[in-house]
Amino acid sequence: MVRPTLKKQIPNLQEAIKDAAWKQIAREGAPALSLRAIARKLKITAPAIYNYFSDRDALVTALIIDAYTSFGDSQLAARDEVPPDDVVGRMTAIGLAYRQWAHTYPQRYQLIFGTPIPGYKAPLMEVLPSAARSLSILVSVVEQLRLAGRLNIKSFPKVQEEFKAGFEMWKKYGGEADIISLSIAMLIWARVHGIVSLEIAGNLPPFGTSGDDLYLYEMNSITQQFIRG
Amino acid sequence: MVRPTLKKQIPNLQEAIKDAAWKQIAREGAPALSLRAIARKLKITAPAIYNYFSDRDALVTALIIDAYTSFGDSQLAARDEVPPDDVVGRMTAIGLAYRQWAHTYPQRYQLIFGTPIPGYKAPLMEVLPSAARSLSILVSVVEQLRLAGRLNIKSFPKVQEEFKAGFEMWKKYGGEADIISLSIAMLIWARVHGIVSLEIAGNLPPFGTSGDDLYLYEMNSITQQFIRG
DNA sequence: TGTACATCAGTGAACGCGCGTTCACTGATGTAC
DNA sequence: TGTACATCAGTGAACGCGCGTTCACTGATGTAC
Repeated sequence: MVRPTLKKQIPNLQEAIKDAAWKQIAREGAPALSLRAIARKLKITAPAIYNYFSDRDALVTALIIDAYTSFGDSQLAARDEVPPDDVVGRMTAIGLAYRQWAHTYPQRYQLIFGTPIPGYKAPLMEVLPSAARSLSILVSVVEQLRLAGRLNIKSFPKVQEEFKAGFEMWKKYGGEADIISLSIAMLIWARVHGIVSLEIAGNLPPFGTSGDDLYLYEMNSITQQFIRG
Repeated sequence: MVRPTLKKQIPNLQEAIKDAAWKQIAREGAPALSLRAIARKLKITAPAIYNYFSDRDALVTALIIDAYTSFGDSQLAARDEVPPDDVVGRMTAIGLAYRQWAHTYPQRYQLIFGTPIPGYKAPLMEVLPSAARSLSILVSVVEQLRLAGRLNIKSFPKVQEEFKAGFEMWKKYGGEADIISLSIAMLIWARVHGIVSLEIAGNLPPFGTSGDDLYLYEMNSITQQFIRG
């Protein structure tokens, strides 16, 4: 039970700090995140933040975990809106949700999938569960395809050997899956990330425009290449 | 003719500043780039840098242009090592050179294709020529395929309408090409960028390993999908 | 050849700034008797 | 119900730091006569 603090009338300061942090990241970019700027915005003093986060890095870690969780939630919701037997529909749904989420929260996308923040090293043990969970939704759909005999095994990257090292760690947090499904999922992920990250970083505009059709075309390519029947 | 400066024995300070800047970016990341740190490294005082760059942003712009030029040079060299009539060989060569260059200069890759630096806005007019040149090599190879009748037009993204706006600007710096070739080039670029950017940002390792086989598989996918005969 | 002068790359001090973090504190709230 | 005490979220001052940028300067070099 959290005791209400009447001093400042901010009911949930922990969340308010993270909110202010996201807003600052949206305006200035993640590397410019500043505790003092957050405090100014909330009309508190900077040391007060230390009651909720042990230091600046701890705040960043919390933001990263929240971002992965938000991303995972959106993937999960998209998948479960489609009946389990419509596997192709599920694949399409999470693919569209991926880009949708990225465009809704570009700062979160950059924070977890973009260039790392200088001087910050994410504590793997804290971040991995939410990260693996978020990506496991795609893996689960690919695995479902495989179990249904609809994964196109003819076109299959020779990555088994290389992936074996990280595979056991993966299963602990990402759930049961065949290594083939994980490999194909990585490939699909790289494809959608390619377009989305160019879009979000603003590297497409000078030569063309937003990647609407590009993205739909690639989703179709993925379906054609990896799904049978 | 540049007058030699015996005061400091640094023959080409302009280049030395950029070198030191790259080294700092490699260690601390682009957003942490600091004029004072560069000066310290070169054993000069910070204001001396202002004789060569009008301010911090001007230095960043120069670095970006250099990065695009270096990238473009590597693409050009890779393409021209393969005889002009071996178009598929040329495609493979620049594809491999793309990843090779990115791994050799990950900082440069991040600077031009990664998350933008907070507070810095690239002056498009200065940067565009080198940027367009660097990407025009891929476009030229796709265009060559098209002219040889080997571009697989059946699988073709419906992006013509959207790209038309930027297409005229593109041609000014990127050379003559059909809009179809530009569209397909963007798509190929997004695919290789997808894998390479995940690799470079360190987002693949937790789940697998370096993208060697992944990359080769994708290059093969590209060839299969877009090249006929 | 020698002198006077112009050039201009680099210096050193100073400016105002924002940052993360520490520390002893204060004062409102909740609790025990 | 009333008093004494413990808790602990938030304060305000202070620390040491590095930053970009400005300014008047100095002194070695190149040039004109």
